[in-house]
Order: sequence, then C-alpha cells, then structure tokens
Amino acid sequence: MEGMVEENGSSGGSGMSDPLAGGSSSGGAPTHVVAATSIVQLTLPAQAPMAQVQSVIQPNQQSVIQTASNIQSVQLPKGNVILVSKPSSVIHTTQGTLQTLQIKPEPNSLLSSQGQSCSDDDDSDDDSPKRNYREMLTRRPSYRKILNDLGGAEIADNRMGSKPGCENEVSLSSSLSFAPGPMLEDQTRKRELRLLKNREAARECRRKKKEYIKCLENRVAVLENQNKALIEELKSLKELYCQQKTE
DNA sequence: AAGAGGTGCCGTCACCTGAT
DNA sequence: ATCAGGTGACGGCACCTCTT
Repeated sequence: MEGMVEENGSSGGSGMSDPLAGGSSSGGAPTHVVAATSIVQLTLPAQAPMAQVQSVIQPNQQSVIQTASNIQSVQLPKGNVILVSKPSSVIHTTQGTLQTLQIKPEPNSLLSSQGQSCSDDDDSDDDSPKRNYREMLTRRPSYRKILNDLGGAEIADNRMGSKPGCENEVSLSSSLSFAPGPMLEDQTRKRELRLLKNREAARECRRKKKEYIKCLENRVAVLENQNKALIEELKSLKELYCQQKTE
C-alpha cells in the first residue's frame, strides 16, 4: 500500500519520466548512463571504442520501438540497461542475443581523479581491497533525484502521510534528551546523534531503493508486454503482406 | 533434529555531493 | 573549508528451505 509509481501503459498513466534518464545530468563521471535526453554517448575501454547508449526506458514513450534504429539491448550489472548499436531488427526483444559490455571508469574520470589508490600510501587503508573495489564503481544519481523525476512530490507526500518517521522523531528526541556533560560526553553524544541520523537515512535510502526497483520491474513488465504485442502485430502484418503478394 | 545455504533487513563505515 | 545528507559496501543476525 505504498505510493507506488504507476506505469505508463498499465494503469493510471501518470506520465512518469525515465528513472534512468534521471534528468539530473550532474556532469560527473562519463560512465553514467544518465541524460536529460534519452541518448547519451559514452566511451568504452578496449575493444568497444564507441557505442551509442540509451536508456531502454523512454520518457513518456508511446512505443517500444526506439527512435534510433538498429539498437541492441544490453544488460549491465547494477540493473542498468544500455542499448548498443547493431545492424539488426528495429524491434529488439529481450530474448535476442545480448552482448554484455564491461564499463570501467576512465583513468581521468571524476572518480579516479579523487581516489588515486595506487599513488598515495600515507593512509593506512588506502590500498585495501574495499577501497580499490569502490574506486572501480561509478556513482549513479541518487534515488531522491530519480524519484523526483518520477513525480517525487507524490512519493514524498505519501511518505509523510504514512509517517514511518513518527517513531523516528520519538527516538531522536529521546536520544537527545540526556544532559550534556564535559567534552568527552559531548563527543559521544555527537557520535550517537550522527549514528542515529545515519541509521534513519539508511532506512530511508533502502525504502527509496526498493521503490525504485519496483518501478523498474513494473516498467520491464510493461515493455515486455508491448514487445510481445508488437511482435505479434508484425507477424500478422507480414502474413497479410505475403497473402496479398501471392494473390 | 541438525546443519548448510539462501535471502532479507539492519547498523555502521566510508565516501561523495551539494549547500552554506 | 565545513557540514549534512545520501548511498554503496560490508558484516551480523534472523528466518526459511532443503538436505542428510
């Protein structure tokens, strides 16, 4: 009973925009598959010199047929879907042959410019596996931004309405209620406050993430249905054409 | 019944980003 | 520069299911 965002085709038709397209072009790392328009270019390392990349989820799309022809869908980890130019059918289906592209941040990207894992060694955990692993990851737009583009006010209002944060307020005020002491106590109090806030932030972040994933799953279902329908339509049109041709 | 493996949730840490 | 908030990653815990 959450304030789920509804799909274009399925019900309601609230005219949502593309969660992946985000509209929040932060101009950061070049590997983000995010753009105000539906198509972004990104440079790929090694074998794939340049590919045209596009979110499979079109903003307010009417048709599953992409505007840029000859596009093949590619599933990426982290749930991103990109489309790679390929001379094939206009209609692309999920059952088609898929190519997985491995996308890594460029050496001079925003992410790696701040990390420099291999050079600085004064910090103890600088070359820890965790940190190195993180540096390989690209940052995506926040769920808040994404959900704002999905009609975030509605979701935010919904959240306020259902008020899971009621107990948060209670816990927050109760944890802050003890008397301030000397500096040590003050520090521990600050730390506890930070932990508390972060705990709640993490809770909220997970909630938004789940909502976002649900939204994407809905979109996938709708697109698959549209795809099936279009394939059927194409099939029948072909048959009709063949019939008329033989007559 | 006991153990193993999978899954989901939570708290925490580390880091990034935007605001001031 | 500093701070606050958002989020990915990680480890721990609880619960469920399956196998022996």
